[in-house]
Amino acid sequence: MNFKGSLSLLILQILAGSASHGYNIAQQIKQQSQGVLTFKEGTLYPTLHSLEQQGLLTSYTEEEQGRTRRYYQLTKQGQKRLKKERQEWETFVDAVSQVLGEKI
Amino acid sequence: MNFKGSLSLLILQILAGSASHGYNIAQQIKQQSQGVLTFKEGTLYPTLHSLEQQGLLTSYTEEEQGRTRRYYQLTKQGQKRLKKERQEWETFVDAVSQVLGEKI
DNA sequence: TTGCAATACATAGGCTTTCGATGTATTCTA
DNA sequence: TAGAATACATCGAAAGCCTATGTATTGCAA
Repeated sequence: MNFKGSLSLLILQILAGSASHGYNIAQQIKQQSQGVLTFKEGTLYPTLHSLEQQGLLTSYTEEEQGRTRRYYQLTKQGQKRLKKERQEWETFVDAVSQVLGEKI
Repeated sequence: MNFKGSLSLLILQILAGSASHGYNIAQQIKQQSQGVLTFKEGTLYPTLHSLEQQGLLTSYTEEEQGRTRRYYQLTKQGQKRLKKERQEWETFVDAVSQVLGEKI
């Protein structure tokens, strides 16, 4: 299955912890969700670019162990957006739960 | 926002209660979710056709108050699929919750 | 009595999100 | 020394949903 629209929320949440680079963000999402949420590179990198273009993230590159990493961090706007998306997520889950008959 | 991929689950769940027609299914989803989940006709009807083609629903028409209504009902396969999609939904919600830090 | 909202279905075109495939390049490990 | 892991990127396609539009009937209010 896979319910679409959660990736930006997840990225913002991960980066609320600390700045991180693409590959590591993907790993954190996978690990913290016990392997349930696994986004592909073809999804992740374009989404990061999009979030940066929207002003929700800023980025800088760093050379580490011979590898170039692009680190992303939340902006003020990104923090606001995270709060908003978390609320929308809760609203959505509650709404589906009610239809499914899992009264809250 | 709107997290995509829930409509088939919602339709199957509504029809698990009793057979219903498209317009009424949409109303039930809207009412039971307190107005949060509002799917448009351009989404609903093609999805119903698709679910029927997959063998998850069967349909028949009825004339009522001068209006032609197409009623849909769950098949055995549809019941199975509902059970499966409910489980997938729970798995997905738990996974996102863990990333969001709402330990279960 | 006429026009608009609600009911009831349908389809075409477009947008967003995601995936699959592919490409490049380096480091680590068996 | 080959393959897995790390690290980024882009292109084309599929999936899910929306907007707009079309047809037609019923019910209600101006």
